[in-house]
Amino acid sequence: MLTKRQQEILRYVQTHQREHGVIPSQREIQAHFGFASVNAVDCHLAALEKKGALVRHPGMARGIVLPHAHQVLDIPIFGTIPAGSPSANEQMADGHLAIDPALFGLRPREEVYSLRVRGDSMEGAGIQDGDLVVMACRPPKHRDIVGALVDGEATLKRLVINRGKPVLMPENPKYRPIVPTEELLIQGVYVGHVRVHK
Amino acid sequence: MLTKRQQEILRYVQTHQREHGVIPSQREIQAHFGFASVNAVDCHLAALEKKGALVRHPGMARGIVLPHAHQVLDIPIFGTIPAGSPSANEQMADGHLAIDPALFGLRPREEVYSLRVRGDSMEGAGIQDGDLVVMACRPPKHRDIVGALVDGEATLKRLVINRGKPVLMPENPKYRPIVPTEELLIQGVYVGHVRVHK
DNA sequence: CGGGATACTGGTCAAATGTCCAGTCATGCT
DNA sequence: AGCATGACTGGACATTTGACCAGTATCCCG
Repeated sequence: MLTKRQQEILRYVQTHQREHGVIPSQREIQAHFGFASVNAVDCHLAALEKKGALVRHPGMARGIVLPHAHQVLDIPIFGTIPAGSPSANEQMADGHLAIDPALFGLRPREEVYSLRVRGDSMEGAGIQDGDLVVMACRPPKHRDIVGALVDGEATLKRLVINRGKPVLMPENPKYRPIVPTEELLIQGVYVGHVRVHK
Repeated sequence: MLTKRQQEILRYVQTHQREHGVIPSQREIQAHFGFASVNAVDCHLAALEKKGALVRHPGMARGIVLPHAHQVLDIPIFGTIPAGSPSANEQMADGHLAIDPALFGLRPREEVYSLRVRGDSMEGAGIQDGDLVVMACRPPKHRDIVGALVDGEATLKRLVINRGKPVLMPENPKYRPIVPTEELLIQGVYVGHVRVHK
């Protein structure tokens, strides 16, 4: 799709933003590639925009927006499954985790938080004790791994709908499925996790 | 430290970058707060810079850099175990992963890269097919999980020193330990990993 | 051969933008 | 009262910067 030269230009813009925190101006790009004219840059950017590799804001200085920009989201880490909305008690956060929302396939303004896993009930899904699971606040689907408040207790399990009734399945033969008797509150859907060795 | 007004300005700049992908110009900030003069913005930005809340590039349009963005490390993601030093062939990177170096317990200038895992040979360690493992370039210790080049083949295994001889142990009963016959090149030590669901 | 795309040189121009000077007003401190 | 600081108004100015016009050369496609 993109020509070799166009890839070079795009790559430079990405690298420049990553390393300097600022989008390069056309003249900075020009200087980097040794062009004798700014127009060379302008044409390349126009081509890149036409191909959807970036978006330009007309008339705006450094007005290039990279669609897959690595913007970093600081999400709160809770020690345990939270009892309410994560935004409501953000001051209870143990720390913050810097993640790339694009990497985790998050929608623009989706609310996200993180939990430190305790126990080995989801070991079969590759989630171990001490892992930081990333949870999104979105409606759960069948077979999603969810953070749930069931009969007053917080837990991380796979949600299965069995004959119209929800069941929480662990992924470890040592544990048994949980069938909610009173209440079942889904507080987040698992979208990924991070493990730090030791 | 920051006054209420300064916090408002800073928050607007942060929000604007997150939602539009571009740093606002002084006149855009002015318009948002309804200031009659750009100088109001300029003074606030100067104060914020003096207090270390942001960095400005003099003379540069939209030249505000939020220091927060620099706390995260953008590390290259390779599709397979690399054949050399990660910095030597960074142009081969498939993408970048934003991580917090402090979270992974990395030393200040430690070289780090990331690999996408293929296969299930480390499933017992909770590392699955498709996971992004974070590797640091440091000397391996006994029982570290390492990325290694053994007899011409690249692999991720646990390094065990058995009677002075290195053995690469998988963490899956389906596989057998690898005893290097010719060469063993350790190319990185596992420091953690990230999984993105689906 | 002609047309379109790519990849430029060389230059102009107006708009976008950061910087700075001179004040005003209120608040809190000494 | 005197002074520093924060939070502005109002305006001027040089630079930075994007947009654009006119060409040139190459290559591929039909």
